[in-house]
This record gives sequence, C-alpha cells and structure tokens, in this order.
Amino acid sequence: MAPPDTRTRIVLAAMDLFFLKGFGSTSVADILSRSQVNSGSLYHFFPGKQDVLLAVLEFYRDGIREMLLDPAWQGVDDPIERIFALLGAYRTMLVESDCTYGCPIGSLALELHEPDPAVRALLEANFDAWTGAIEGCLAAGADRLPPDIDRRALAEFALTAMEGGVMQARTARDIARFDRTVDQLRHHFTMLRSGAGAPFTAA
Amino acid sequence: MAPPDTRTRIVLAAMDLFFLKGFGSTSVADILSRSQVNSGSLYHFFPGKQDVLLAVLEFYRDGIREMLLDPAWQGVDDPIERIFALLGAYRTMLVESDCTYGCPIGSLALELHEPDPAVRALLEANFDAWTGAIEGCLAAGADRLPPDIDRRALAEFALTAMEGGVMQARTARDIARFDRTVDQLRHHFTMLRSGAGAPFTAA
DNA sequence: CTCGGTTAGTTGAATGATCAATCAAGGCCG
DNA sequence: CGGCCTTGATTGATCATTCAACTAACCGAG
Repeated sequence: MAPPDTRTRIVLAAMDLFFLKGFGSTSVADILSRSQVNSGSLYHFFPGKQDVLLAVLEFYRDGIREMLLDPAWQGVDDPIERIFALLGAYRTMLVESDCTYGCPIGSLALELHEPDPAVRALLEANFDAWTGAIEGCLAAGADRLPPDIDRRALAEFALTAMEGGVMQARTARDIARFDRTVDQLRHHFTMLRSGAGAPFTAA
Repeated sequence: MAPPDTRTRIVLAAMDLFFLKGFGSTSVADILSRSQVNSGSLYHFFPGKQDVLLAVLEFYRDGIREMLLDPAWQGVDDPIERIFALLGAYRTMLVESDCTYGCPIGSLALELHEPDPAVRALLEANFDAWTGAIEGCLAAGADRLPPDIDRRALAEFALTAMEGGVMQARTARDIARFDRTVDQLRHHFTMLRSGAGAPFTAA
C-alpha cells in the first residue's frame, strides 16, 4: 500500500477536522500540522481553505458506501432493517463520543449560513446520496409497504429523524433523545405497514 | 416608551446577528456597530463575547411565548392544529428568507461543537421550552389521541421533524423539503389517532 | 444650596493573538 | 534544463479584549 500522496493527506486530515470541529473552528494551521504538510504545498493544490472543504465534501459523497453504508449494513440483509441499522451507526458514533459527534454533514449544513453555491450544492449532494440509499432500501422492501407510498418523502423523513435526533441528543448530552426519535420513526413504519389512515398524498 | 438601555440594545443586536450569521461569524465589532455601543460599554456589562451569547439565549428562552408562540397561534385554538401552526411559522421564516433562515437555536446547537456547559444548558433549555409548549398542546388535545401515548416523546418528535425539515430545506434551498417533512408528521398524527399498530412503548 | 467624593457608565485608541494567504528560494526527477 | 512540488518565514487583515481618561448622576455633610 503506497503512502497517500500530499493532496490526499490534506483531504483526509481536513475531513477529520472539519467533521470534528467544524469549518470555521478549523484553522489552516490545524490542517497543516495534522497532515504534516507545509502551507505552500496546501496552496499549491488548493486555491484556498474553502476549496479544501469542497474536496472533503466530494470525497465523502463519493465514499459514502465504503465509509458509512457498508460498515453499517454488515450482516444486515433485510432492507427495512438496514434503515435502522444505519441509524444505529449514528447512535454508535454518538455514544462513543459522549453525544458530541453526530452527523458531520448536518453540522456543516447548519454552520455555514451563507455557503458558497458550490459548497451548498455538495452538502445537498451528500444528503441526496444518503436519502438515495434509503430510498433504495424502501424499494427493495416495497413488498412489505403499502404500494402507494411516497418513497422519496419517506426517505427524507428518515433523514429528518436522524438529524433531528442527533441534534437533540447532542444538545442534551443524552442518547435517550436519539433513541426516542428512532422509536417514533419505527412506530411510523409500523403504522404505515398496517395501512392505517388515508393513503398519504402530498399537500 | 423609554428607549432601551445599553445592555438591552446589546442583547437585541447580538440576538439578530447570532441568529442570522451564527456565533462564530459575528464579530464583537458587528455587535458594537449594530447596537451603537462602544467596546468599553459592552465589556462593562459582559465579561466577554460568550456571555453576550448567554444573555441572548436567556432572553430568547424567557420570551418564547411573546416572540414565537403568541404570533404563531393567533386565531388558532385547536391544540393539535397549534402544533402545525407553529411549524407554519417556521415555514414562513424559511420562505421569507429564501430558505436561508431556519431555527436559530438549532443552528447554534450544531455550530458550537464543544460548547461551554452554560451555553449547552441554555440551548437545551430553549429546546425544552419548545417541546414543553408542544407537550401542552398534546395534553390539551388528549381527547383526540390514544390515551397511552407518550406525550414527551411525541413532542420531541415534532421538534425533530421541524429541525430536520428546516435543515433540509435550507440545504436544498427548497421549501418542498420542509413541506414533505410536515406532511409526514401530519400523517404520523393521523395514524396515531386511528390507533394503528401496537401501542407505542419505549425500547 | 453647595461642595467633594463616590459610583456607574462611556469613550475609542491600543494591544497582542490568530488567521488565511503569499512568495521567493530551492529540491527532485524526467 | 524544466516542470512539478516543497519549504517556511512573512504579510496584512481581523479578531476579542484592555485600559486609562472622561462624563454624568447621585448623595451626604457643612
């Protein structure tokens, strides 16, 4: 295994730092010392700090399967259970960090109030990759769900539940807030499956 | 009406700025120029920038009724509809800001990765005031919900839906993401009311 | 009423830290 | 030689915070 090249080292270091401390609280000097690179080299590959963020968001979007989905879905074949296995992966991250580290994309999305269009587009692309994966699960498990279900809306709702649950667990430093959110989402699925209420239609 | 005193001017200006641009992106100089106050005066009332944030969070928590609930609930008496009227207020804020301005507390909660304990406690207190209000609605409308419902968990789930919907709408610059989340939550309530699925119990 | 003193609040230039970004010089490898 | 990459001190901007001097209001003593 060849050692990673300079550009990759920068991206990996910056990913760790941006995800852990956020964009604004990470200085270029932080990235330099963690990646063992000099400032001149960084600015040789990237016009500026923001372009490092773009590279990190591209890297994460392209690696979502290997970095997030595959580990979370190891040994889980049922497509609906995979949705909750993915939420379980976020639960693990919360617990292992004392409810400090949640969803890095969500944190960045709310930290950057007026993001550059390119940054915003990549944040959206990361969310879309996530909901796309969930939508795939819903499609694979369609036989156990009402046929008229809006898969896109339900996948987005799973993202909503994850992000909202992470936010509350982090703020309260209490994993129970995340667990209660997931329980509610599970109940949502249970009720959907039993075909309760009118068939869902967008307003 | 007496003009607001210096301390209040600072808190009001800082609230606007923290809610609009975040804590990190707001400089003390920003607060000074918006409040028309000199740095010496600010530091006469507050030991530092973070203490201004504490004052803002206290002010907002104490004023949630006047600033948020009362306007949102004008003309809405049904307790369950009040929940969705509150979500409607966030929708209005999103639309009026081109999906830029969402929930200020949520933004701050995710921006501050390692908040001072006092700051974290006040963020939590703001969330608790919010969910407490929703819980009150659920209690007032208890006759139209299954009796064994976990009101706390359901109120937290409403917060989850709001925060997750705001996050996605902001990131995608598309109000439809918020609307779909609210639709899902409404459907959640519909299904609950019809008593579908096993009675909910926490895991 | 008035003088002296005390306190609360104000002023804004100065300070030092931190930060992103620059660049001239040099090394490596074809 | 020449293009690609690296070095790291330097720059200038921005930032939170400090401080010494100033004003205004009040209060009690004479």
